[in-house]
Amino acid sequence: MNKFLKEFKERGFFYQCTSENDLSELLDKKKISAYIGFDCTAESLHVGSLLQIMCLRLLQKHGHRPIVLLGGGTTRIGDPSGKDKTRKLLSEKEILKNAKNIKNILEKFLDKKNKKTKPIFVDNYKWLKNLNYINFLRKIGKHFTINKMLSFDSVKTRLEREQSLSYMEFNYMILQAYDFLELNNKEDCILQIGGSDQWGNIINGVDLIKKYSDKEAFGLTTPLITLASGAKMGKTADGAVWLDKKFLSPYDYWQFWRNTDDRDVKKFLKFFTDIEIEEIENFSDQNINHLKILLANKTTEMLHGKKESLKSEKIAKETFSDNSSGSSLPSIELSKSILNKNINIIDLVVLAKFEQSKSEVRRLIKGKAVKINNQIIEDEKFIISDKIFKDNYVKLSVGKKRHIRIELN
RNA sequence: GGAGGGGUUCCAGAGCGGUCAAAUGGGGCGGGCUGUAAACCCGUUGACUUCGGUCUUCGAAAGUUCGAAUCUUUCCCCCUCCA
Repeated sequence: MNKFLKEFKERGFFYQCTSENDLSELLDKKKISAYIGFDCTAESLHVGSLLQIMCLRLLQKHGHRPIVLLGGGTTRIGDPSGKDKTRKLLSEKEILKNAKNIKNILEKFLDKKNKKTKPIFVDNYKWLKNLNYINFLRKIGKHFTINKMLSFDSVKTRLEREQSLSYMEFNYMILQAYDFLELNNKEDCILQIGGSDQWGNIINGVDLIKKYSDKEAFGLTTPLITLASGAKMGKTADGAVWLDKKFLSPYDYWQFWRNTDDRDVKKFLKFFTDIEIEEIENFSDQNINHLKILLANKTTEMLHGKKESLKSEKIAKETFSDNSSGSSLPSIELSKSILNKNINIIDLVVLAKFEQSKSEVRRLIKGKAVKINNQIIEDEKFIISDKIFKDNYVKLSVGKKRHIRIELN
């Protein structure tokens, strides 16, 4: 088997493929261009897209050229796959902004130095916006039969549940197929990769290329990642695990990986780091916490850089060792005059932005969760005075995981 | 077009005139155990509070009533079945 495909499988990326043997042979013979489309519905990508991103990296590793397709055009329509309702339409402005943000994130993951594998970024709005309806129907539309379109899951489930599917959304798969055709013509792209929910859309493209150009193209899909706990990957109570530091700080990103379920650690190392598979398989389970730190370091480094990754590791060390003074902890500054205002512990926790509600802080105090310089504060009327400050700073903790340095100036 | 069912606190879902800031489960948060994991146990989960209470909430608005999430009217939105 081809090396790229072999690693693709060994890392667990593989779900389905069209004409796998042919693809394998082709990949052995030449370096190819492959594309993955990213929808521009959200402001940023989240870890749910990370597996796809890793596919792009793997392509580069094996000397192939990745094409990133930003769905600026198709996002205007909305992919019905996996959704039971029509999404609300986004404005032009939002889509443009989203596409730009998404591009910025993807660029962090891809190598731009090697000329042969330098990624190209394209936005399908470029060609979709100028389509002429009549021409499009004659050239492209004739290759699609309604009979077949109705058989696709994305359409079928909507119809079965008697949920409306607009004509606009119904066209989505044709446009995505057309994207593939366009990239096949312009960039000699012969492979589309996507999540398993994209299978239908992908084979439509493969078929279209066959019918329209009489050329062979391929599709490859990745599985849906499920966590050992059964939950969906990347969802927390606060929302998605974003890849943009504006929405999720590097430290929180690091923590997300650090808190991986024991049972998922090796799987994630294979998915989300570049560490060689043999090495991962030889890791001892005895050091599960070291592996988690390794996972957190590698993933954070890949996205936010070495500096942020080291910093996050350091913050984590200080956060979880009680006696530390916490010189790398996040800090806020307070003006000295505040001491004259009889600020109490409740106000301080609110000032530190740990909580917004004073009632909540009261509850935390009752639950022995609030500490000043590692000392539990049980009196909610505890007044903040200069006595607690040593060298003008104090460490405030809420629970075991949230600590902050408060500095006077 | 006809006939029904429903919109409740983060989610699911009970309540159907006062004892309702609203059962129960999930999630979250805190505590315990521990390894920043899993599992488990306990507490907590509208806001403010001088800890006595006070204020705001049950799709929206108006009304009945001493008193409404619960009754009435109008409006908005969902769903199911039949055609």
